[in-house]
Amino acid sequence: MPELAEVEFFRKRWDSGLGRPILALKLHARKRLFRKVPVPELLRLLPGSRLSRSEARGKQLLFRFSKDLWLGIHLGMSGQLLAERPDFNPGKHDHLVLYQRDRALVFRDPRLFGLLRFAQSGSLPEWWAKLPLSASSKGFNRAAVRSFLQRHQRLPIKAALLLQAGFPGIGNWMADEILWRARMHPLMRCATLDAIAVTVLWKQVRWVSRAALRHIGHDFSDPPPGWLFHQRWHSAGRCPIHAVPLTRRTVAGRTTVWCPICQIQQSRRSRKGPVFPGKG
DNA sequence: CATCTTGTTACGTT
DNA sequence: AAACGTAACAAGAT
Repeated sequence: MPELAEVEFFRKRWDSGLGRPILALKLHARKRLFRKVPVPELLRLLPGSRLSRSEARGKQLLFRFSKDLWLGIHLGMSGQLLAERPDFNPGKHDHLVLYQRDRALVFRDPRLFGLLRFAQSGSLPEWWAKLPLSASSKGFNRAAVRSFLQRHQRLPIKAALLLQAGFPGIGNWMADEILWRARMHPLMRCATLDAIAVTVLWKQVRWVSRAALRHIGHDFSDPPPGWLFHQRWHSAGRCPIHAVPLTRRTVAGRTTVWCPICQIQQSRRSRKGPVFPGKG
């Protein structure tokens, strides 16, 4: 489930426990989620520490605790964070539970594609410090997009949008939403984007990211009507502008949906017409 | 029962 | 060396 906006929503759920100590914890240590975690240290150090801060970069989460402790969480395909009652009894898919006096902070992941990390360090852990800033952030600038696309000239633009090193936080549905608004065919090679197209793409990445944060990231509500989002899940989906059936095909190994009228394949196309502004 | 999936990574090839 | 395509990971939904 989680892309940047869902990740942000889950981060805020755990923020209900900020400033409060961890009294106890329960975990399923043998699951592959813990393959990068020094489990004995986690069990020894975390109880008694206080949750002090949290941060997201793309789809990655970092929770800081007192005693220089850091917990990193990647939610994978099916992970989520919950705040439950303090007497919460973990189920089969609840792999990590942090108990506080007034709540239990739960990490749940049925499909086990997530990943946990843990470190004790006076500065940011090295596995966090090297992560790029979110596509919604100010640090995500046009020059970075341009050079990233230049390094992936032969890749279809849809595949490039899914690479977290270049577009941190963008996932499958957001990539389709961005390409639809930028009026770009998902199979366009990165090399064929000219300077104007790079700017258009960059702006739509930022706009879709930030708009998704305002809706999904705020209260998990769907984006407003008019988004491709509402059409892409069902086979009868239609372009919100042209009402024509959407094209549906696997690109870069993922289901990809686009409008055969908005998103034309040739690189030489008129840019006179207004690019869909994305307001609303 | 077969096929699908809002994600990443290991691995082999170009 | 870097970029690229594909299989693999696991389990639930359709």
